[in-house]
Amino acid sequence: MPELPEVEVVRAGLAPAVDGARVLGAEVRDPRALKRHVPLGLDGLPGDDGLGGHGVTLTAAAGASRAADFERRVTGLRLAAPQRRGKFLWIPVVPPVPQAPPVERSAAESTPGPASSQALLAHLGMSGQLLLRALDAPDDRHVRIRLWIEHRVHGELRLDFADQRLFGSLALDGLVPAAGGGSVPEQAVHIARDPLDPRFDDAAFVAALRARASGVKKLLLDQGLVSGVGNIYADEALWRARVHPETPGRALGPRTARELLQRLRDVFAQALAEGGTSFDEQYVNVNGQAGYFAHSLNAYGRAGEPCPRCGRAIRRIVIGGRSSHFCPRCQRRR
DNA sequence: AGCTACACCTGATAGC
DNA sequence: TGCTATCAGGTGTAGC
Repeated sequence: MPELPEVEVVRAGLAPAVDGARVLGAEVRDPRALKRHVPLGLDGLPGDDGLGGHGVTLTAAAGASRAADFERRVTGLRLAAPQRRGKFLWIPVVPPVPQAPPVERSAAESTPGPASSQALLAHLGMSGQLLLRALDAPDDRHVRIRLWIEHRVHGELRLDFADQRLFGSLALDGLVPAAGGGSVPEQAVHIARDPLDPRFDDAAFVAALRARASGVKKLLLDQGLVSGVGNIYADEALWRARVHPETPGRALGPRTARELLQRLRDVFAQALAEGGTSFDEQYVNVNGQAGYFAHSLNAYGRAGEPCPRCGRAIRRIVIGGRSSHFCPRCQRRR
């Protein structure tokens, strides 16, 4: 589901309730939703709880200890303002300081404070949701992890991580300095900045695109080149820029490459303004509400329907095992 | 470095 | 009424 606009809607929705809140407790109902969580271990090596990580099934015992580690370490943490890079979302955390001489935090209530070295990391995968709910609200479907938080203004709330397919996860992760400034979770260091990041380097991206032989759709999906782009918005940006998805990066002129980046920003901005793309209940904001951008899709999921620009039937092909939708007239191969 | 194939999952839908 | 196959917004790894 969630690509940059959806994750950004979630981040923005979380911010008021989470910034400055304290975690009162945690319940891990399904440890598979902690796939990215690395328990504190003997040497800090991933998987030193025996099993887990990507593509590896968690045993019951390993799952239970991972869940216990997460519940213990997250409880009591102070949460700061949620951040995002591409599809990765994280909330910097500050450990409870027992009898810390209360540093004047009048205007600084929203900042991580001295130096947050850890974050509560979330990736929504294909079907993850972060939901803010009243304490007595009924359970949503597929709730895998529940946090109880308390905020000075908003009082006590539940922060539920729901995920049908379990490709997403929560984790506690270390924050490290990011190239170019700021900090990112360790698990997101290899993720490029996204096109809405003020520090995104347009010229470097255009050069990188034009240096590759791969088809441009694959390049757009490469989170190490540009982040936040998934299958929907790749197809939509290519349609808007009139570029065939299999055009080699090398075959793009500088003008076309820049145009493509601009169309990507356009589609992200519009989708964000419309609350993201929801096909079913898979993607919803923190209040469980769907977005409207599905009505504005021109190519994605419209195989056989007329191109809104020229009327020719939209085609569907498979690229890298995933559906690609494009207009065979507007988007000519070169 | 780049590619494919596959792993991790649940659930909706289509076809027999 | 099953059963099976296919599909779905993502990412990380192994193996060539």
